[in-house]
Amino acid sequence: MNTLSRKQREIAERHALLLDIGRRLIETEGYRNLGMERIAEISEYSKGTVYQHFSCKEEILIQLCNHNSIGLKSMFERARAFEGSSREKMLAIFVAHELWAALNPNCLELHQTLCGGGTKEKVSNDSLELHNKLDFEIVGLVASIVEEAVEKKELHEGASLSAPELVFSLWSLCHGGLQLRSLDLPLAKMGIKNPQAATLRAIESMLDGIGWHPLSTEHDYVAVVERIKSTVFAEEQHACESAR
Amino acid sequence: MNTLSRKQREIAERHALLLDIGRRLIETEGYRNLGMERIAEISEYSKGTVYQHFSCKEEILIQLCNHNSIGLKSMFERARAFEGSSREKMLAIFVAHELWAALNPNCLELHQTLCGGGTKEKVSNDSLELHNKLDFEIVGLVASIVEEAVEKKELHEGASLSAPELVFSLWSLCHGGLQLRSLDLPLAKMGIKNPQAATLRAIESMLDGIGWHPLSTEHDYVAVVERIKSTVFAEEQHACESAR
DNA sequence: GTCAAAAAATGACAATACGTCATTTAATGA
DNA sequence: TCATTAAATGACGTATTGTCATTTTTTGAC
Repeated sequence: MNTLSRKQREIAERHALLLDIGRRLIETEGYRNLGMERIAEISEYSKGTVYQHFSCKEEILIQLCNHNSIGLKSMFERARAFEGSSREKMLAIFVAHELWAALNPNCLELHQTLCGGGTKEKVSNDSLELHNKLDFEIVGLVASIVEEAVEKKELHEGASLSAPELVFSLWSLCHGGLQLRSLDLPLAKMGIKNPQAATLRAIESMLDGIGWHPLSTEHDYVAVVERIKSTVFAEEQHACESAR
Repeated sequence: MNTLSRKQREIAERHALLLDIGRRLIETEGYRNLGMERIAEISEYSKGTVYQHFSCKEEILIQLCNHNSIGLKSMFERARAFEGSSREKMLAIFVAHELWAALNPNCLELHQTLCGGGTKEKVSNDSLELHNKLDFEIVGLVASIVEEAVEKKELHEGASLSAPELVFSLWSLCHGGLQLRSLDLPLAKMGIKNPQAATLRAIESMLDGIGWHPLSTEHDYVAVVERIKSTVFAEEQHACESAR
């Protein structure tokens, strides 16, 4: 049993190693140019061995995505635990999402590659189930903040948007914003100097519009964002700044 | 000259034919499974001939994207010409965007595939320039509606968002919403019954939040949406309904 | 109508990558 | 020590991209 356990540990270690090589290759050369042969070379194992870990290229993709999602979920949990009003917690979610995207290059592109174009049909059931479960949990987590706001009467039930619909809208806004930023459009030339700030103000406007108290006219949320960055996500914020 | 012109016409026709075959193949089997050989077979030309039209697979992709963008731009122009308040025109933009996405399957996926993963580096300069130009024009077109609102005092200059930033935010919201919908997430199970309506209400909230008059509490924009669908985009709306 | 020159079409070919599987190599424990 | 089991390997079959020498067609001068 000891030997079995040792063997299993070795395999798990190698699994992580191969995944990491994949991640780095994608980071430098893009998913398009990721080749199993290449991973084999770098890891100094043979192609067959790599295929014992990942039945196909797509399996690497989804496992990287799941790894990213686990990170996001954990950051969201810390955001929800922020001591403050429900709206401040939602702001912490935004900050977490931004930092997560900044710290995980390509995470959006990977997620999208995974979901688009019949890619999901090639991956293992286990990975796919985990993927769905994570998505579900993440949405539920954010929705719980909205529900808390309703309970605390900071947001009126029966406002124009239901809790999950509001989550969907905010998700759209953040996700869409990151996406547009990642498309290397000449945003600056279009007059969009600071897209992140624009997204933040759009969120504020939207939350004001549905009447989530305290309104942005009643509270300095920009200062709150700074406080969140320097307390809850101090480490991530630092990593983010030193990376550029 | 007549002969030259005839030849050119033949080539242009074939070019359109090949593009259309590509579009249909992508529609049924996804961009991943698009093969030049396959296009050659279906068109009954040889592979070499196909390569005389498109230097690579990516060239087909960008040309399809550009074709889609031209369609979007033309719909946006009609939306801007809607007779109504500036905010109603912006709503017409939303309707146009939704219809466009519904009528052009995969258009988002294609656009994203094009922009992600070093794909742009393989395409011709002409196509790339056209692509950038179209993006620019489309953003400018929407921004002009915001500027009109400011001129008409329906929206206060110096509101929390500048004109291009507001465009960016709305774009994020619409684009992100469509994207999330296209990822075949179990939105319904997450409590999001009607994502399109959610996006619409999010837009209304956001525009209310920045004080774009008349506010949604002062005006029945749902009715306006219906009117836009049945007048400006009657044809598209019909095509959209009969397609499903 | 003929024919040489130009243009266009063709498909064989090299290159690259995925995924399989028979064979080789290593580990185990009786 | 050795038979058995597990694991690693890389040659191979298949598929797809993109090129290019060769063949075919078109053109226009005579």
